[in-house]
Amino acid sequence: MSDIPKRGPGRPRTRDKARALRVDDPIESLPPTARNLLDAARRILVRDGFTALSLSAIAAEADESKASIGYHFGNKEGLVVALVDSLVHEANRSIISETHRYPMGEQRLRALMDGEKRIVDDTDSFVALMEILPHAMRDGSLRSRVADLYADYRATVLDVLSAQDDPAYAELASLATLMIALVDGLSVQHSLDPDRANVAAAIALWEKMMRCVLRDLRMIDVG
Amino acid sequence: MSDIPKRGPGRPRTRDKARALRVDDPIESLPPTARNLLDAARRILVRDGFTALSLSAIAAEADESKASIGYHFGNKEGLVVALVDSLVHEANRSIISETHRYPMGEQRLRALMDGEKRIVDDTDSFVALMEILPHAMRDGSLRSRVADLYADYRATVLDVLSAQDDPAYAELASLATLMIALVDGLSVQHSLDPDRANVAAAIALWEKMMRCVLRDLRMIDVG
DNA sequence: GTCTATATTGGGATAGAC
DNA sequence: GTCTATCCCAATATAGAC
Repeated sequence: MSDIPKRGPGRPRTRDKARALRVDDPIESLPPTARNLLDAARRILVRDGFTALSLSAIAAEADESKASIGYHFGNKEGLVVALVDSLVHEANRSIISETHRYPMGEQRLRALMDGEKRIVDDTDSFVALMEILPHAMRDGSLRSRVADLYADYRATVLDVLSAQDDPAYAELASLATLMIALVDGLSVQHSLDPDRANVAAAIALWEKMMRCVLRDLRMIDVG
Repeated sequence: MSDIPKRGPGRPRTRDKARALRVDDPIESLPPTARNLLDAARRILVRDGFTALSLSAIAAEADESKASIGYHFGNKEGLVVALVDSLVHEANRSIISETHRYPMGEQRLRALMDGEKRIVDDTDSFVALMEILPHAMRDGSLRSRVADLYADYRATVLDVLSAQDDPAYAELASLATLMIALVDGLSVQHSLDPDRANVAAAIALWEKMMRCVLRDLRMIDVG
């Protein structure tokens, strides 16, 4: 629990001004050994869970020495923070790549629904998030990083659904919140019990409901 | 990881026929010491998370001895399974108590929405579930218990929404899946970031969407 | 920067007295 | 049934050689 590593670069720097720009890739700028360690940690997290994320396991998976973790990240907490940063960055990049412009209407809605389905199917990222979440809830710095991730999610979806001066802006913001919640919640049921939880049918119904409410808001033409 | 405790009552029995009846309270029938231990474990899980759920911590919190855990539950895994059972039972009881009969229509929808909001606000149960979920995903016996819990959730909500011979039965089942997913997903955003995630507005929009689709299915009269 | 070796802590399990 | 005392092991952290 000591906050100050005794030597080495220790905690990753550049949180202060970097966040506003949101251009830096936190892993890109790391020395190769540190990247190896982070990649190994990510694999272990997805494959075996947070409990299995021990320094020895990471070192073995990365084929590096245990001590190198202390050198590069200060301590285990530092490594976990760096890991969360890399997961957050990855998640943002994947969602932003789907923000391609369509005119508002049928095409854009299709792209959004397809993206949603794809995210529910991407088990790895979801598993990583599920493993991290309980710890993030209890750790200030992790928590704010993950909270920022969700805020960005919402902003991106809202951006897909509307313009800033949209008269129904507030309601579309709520719709974005609902969509993100649905992706998470359906992923839970899907991971637990793919047979009994019919997520495909649920998503189809959700699409119908979105059309229903968007028609009310007269945002799109639907058949 | 040894499956067979060397002495004592060991693993809780009566899964086979008990499940079909679903009347037994798994904690009610336990000796007082075991109940103390389970209650203590539940408090620690909610307060400090799964990582903090050590035998020493549980013994201290319950004011019992470490060895008593081995006696009553075989080993730590046995205790965790019993803990999950008790959480599942508690969750079922709380949702079943809300299944009071209203005629299909406005009243019943109101009761359902109120229940949903109340569950999102019940942070403790959700936190406990979040802590357990990642482990449940990786452990066969925990997984099936939690999966059963979700299946029961869906059945209960579906029961509130319809009768067995409802012509729109399949779609109402999907609606139940969506509702459960929403409760989980909104809880995540709410726990992470109550300020930026406006769950109240999101739930209000969800209600509007439900009315929209139920009107299409001509299930209820809405103003 | 990277390693080996080690100090220290804490967890889970259990023997054996009562 | 319950306790104390102990064993074994895994994990983190770090000193110090290279």
